[in-house]
Amino acid sequence: MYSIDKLKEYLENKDVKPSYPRLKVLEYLLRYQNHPTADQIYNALVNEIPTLSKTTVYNTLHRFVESKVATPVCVDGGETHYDATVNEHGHFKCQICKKIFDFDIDLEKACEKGLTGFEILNRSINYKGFCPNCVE
Amino acid sequence: MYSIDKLKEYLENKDVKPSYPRLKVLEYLLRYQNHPTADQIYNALVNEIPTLSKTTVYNTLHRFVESKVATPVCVDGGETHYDATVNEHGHFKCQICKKIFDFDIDLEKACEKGLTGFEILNRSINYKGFCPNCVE
DNA sequence: AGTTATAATGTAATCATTACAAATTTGACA
DNA sequence: TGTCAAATTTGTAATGATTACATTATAACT
Repeated sequence: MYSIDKLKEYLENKDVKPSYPRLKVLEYLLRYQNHPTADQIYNALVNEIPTLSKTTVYNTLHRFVESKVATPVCVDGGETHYDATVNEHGHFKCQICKKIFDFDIDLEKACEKGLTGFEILNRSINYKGFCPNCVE
Repeated sequence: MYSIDKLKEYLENKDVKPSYPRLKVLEYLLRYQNHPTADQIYNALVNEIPTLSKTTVYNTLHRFVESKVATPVCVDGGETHYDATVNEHGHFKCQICKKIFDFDIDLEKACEKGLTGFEILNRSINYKGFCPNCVE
């Protein structure tokens, strides 16, 4: 699906050196699109990379965020989830199953007011409630 | 500005028993509209209520959220801020001064797609960047 | 006043994240 | 290929916000 070479190129274009852990974290994010936490990524990769350290996962994710390879998703307090999808979209977190769902939203039409003079770097739209599987 | 009686009535309408700490927390939230953290609220009130415990502040805030007296604001990970304003609005957090600013936004116009079958309980819109005072 | 439910308190535990110093790897260059 | 410097990774210990929980206090109701 995502060749190592493509991933390498992608990281290099974003000025991130494509080390093995970084490639693996990126591959994981892109393949599962699962909004994983640092802990989930660590657990998913540690079998394949036995020397992997959780600090490396955190370092990598911070690096990714800084270089806009990934976006942090903070719906509740608690753990931060990460997302490597590029297009802007909203996140819906189900209160029951805790899964995060993506949805499309067009903020251009939402006509925000009161931000003249502000420099916006990042927008996040987080909804909470019950997903179709969990509504009762 | 906010009489104790009004606050009492307000809490009772939301099915929250108006104990003294709860009234004081609500008063603080409404008066300063400062998006304080639990810790900030605790520090602001502990002089006036020397027996106040931080756990009580957390309990109170949880109770408020549950009863829709307050809304949690989680922009980054880290600490949760709280807001007792009723109308829906966005939050902008300045990366430099860390202040949170409110802004108006009309999500009805944003035509979200992909949420049919979902029951939405809560929406939050968080922007990050530089506020006018901190842009350089 | 006595009893029961609800709320407040304080301490100890938890959990995600960060700090930091040491070890390892990488890449450039001779 | 060997060497060196820079960048990355690692492991452990610390931090900081939040929660768990048992105890005490307060309020409500008979």
